Amino acid sequence: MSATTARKERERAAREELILDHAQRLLLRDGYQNLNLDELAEAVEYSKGTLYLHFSNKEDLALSVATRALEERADLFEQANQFTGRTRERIRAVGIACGEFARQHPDYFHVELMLKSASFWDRASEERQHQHSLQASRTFRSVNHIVLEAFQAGDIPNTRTRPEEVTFGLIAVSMGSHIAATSREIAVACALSDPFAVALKNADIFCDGIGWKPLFADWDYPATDQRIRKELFPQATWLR
Amino acid sequence: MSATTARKERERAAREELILDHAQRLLLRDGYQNLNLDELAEAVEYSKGTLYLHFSNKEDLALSVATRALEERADLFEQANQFTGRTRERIRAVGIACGEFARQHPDYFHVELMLKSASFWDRASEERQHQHSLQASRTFRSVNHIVLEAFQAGDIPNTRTRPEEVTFGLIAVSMGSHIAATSREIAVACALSDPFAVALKNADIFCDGIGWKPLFADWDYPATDQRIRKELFPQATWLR
DNA sequence: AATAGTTTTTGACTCCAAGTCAAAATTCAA
DNA sequence: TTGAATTTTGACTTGGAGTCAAAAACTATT
Repeated sequence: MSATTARKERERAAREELILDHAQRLLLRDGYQNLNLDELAEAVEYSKGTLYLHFSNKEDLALSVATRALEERADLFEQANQFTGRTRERIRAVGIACGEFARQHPDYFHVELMLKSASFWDRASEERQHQHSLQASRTFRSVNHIVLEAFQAGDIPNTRTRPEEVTFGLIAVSMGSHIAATSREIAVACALSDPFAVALKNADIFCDGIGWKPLFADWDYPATDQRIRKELFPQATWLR
Repeated sequence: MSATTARKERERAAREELILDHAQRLLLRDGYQNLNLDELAEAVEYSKGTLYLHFSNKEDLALSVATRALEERADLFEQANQFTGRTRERIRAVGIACGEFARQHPDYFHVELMLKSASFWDRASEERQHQHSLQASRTFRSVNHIVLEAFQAGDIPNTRTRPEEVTFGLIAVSMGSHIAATSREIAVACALSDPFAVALKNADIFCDGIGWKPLFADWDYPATDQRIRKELFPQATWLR
């Protein structure tokens, strides 16, 4: 009885994953507007009605896809938080984790932005909204945690800027860089080579700007990068 | 004959403005998804068919609304370019212009991002795409122009970072700050007071980071701000 | 001022996709 | 095996984007 219930729950969860996998694929291919639930039902080999047993509407489904990606992102950030070294090396690890994530989810930031618009967000179920906020705060905490330590360690001079403002700045720089880098005109106009490298560089400049020690010029950060990639993303080495 | 044609052309242009005015209002109220063309037709007191004599589809219409806002933004940027002073004071004028614009168009950046997604952009007419790119490059040039001067004047040390990268960084910081600041969770988590001030502050930090002289600590920028607001935005003084 | 030709405007219509729900299929319990 | 409970289905409803034949308005000519 209880065993049966448990099995059913597992099967339901598996089916939900299946739906999300295909939804993610189709979203990536066609964008939210052109995501067709009849086609999705076809792809997962369940009826449309079944999709609606999992998700209250199309927005709810898209939010779930985004939340799943965000969870992965939060995992990467927390993993990066394990990295040892100076506080600025550690925030760099998070930056690189962010880049790795962006590489694997090319248009995550665009989706993230779309679902922030009220007309979208409000239609999703309370439960999914909650789940998303939960994962969002995990990524926020990962960054904020390191920033707070940096203040305590005296690596960031305690003047003018509160820790939360630094965290906000880092998020904004990173977000803005990834979005702007994937925008047609801007990337061309600026003749950017590697859009992921550019986000890291901007974060560096920002850190230098608040005087986060050791400054870029005073430390061998390329060596740090090597170490980060080796320790945190050994599987991704072939990418570089 | 030719006079008649001219009059008709004027009337057509006026009607297009009317449509765009109402479309902007409804877009702001309901978001793109919930913008209803039957309702828009009702509001402008023309039939739906007439709307389609102006715009090839809904995306084309939304892009036009965005382009009109972007044009305003480009105007503000070029106006800001008239400001005299050190190069870093001048880029600050652009930053403040950007903030003024964001104040008047609270969710412009969100719209801008939405229409960058391929599935949206590709449906709009070539002509409107072209118009939008034109206005976009005007804002880009305004920023880039000052950055280039700063390099020439020796205000930015000529090391590590190319001018286009600086321009890109400024755009990214500004964009990212405005977007992140208007996002529910982040703004709350960071306990931001004024989302517009925060964008300026981040740009400041970025400028300090590349060593754009005079550094924030070495100059009375609040005084510069006063001068910018007085000279460029005298009408907006009541806001502060 | 009447008429014929031209241009502009219309709104009823088509079509597509989101979301629903009564019925069919499947599973479960005795 | 059977009847009840649960799960799944896909035909249906609905709403809004986009179309186009016909109506209305305008123009030129006699």
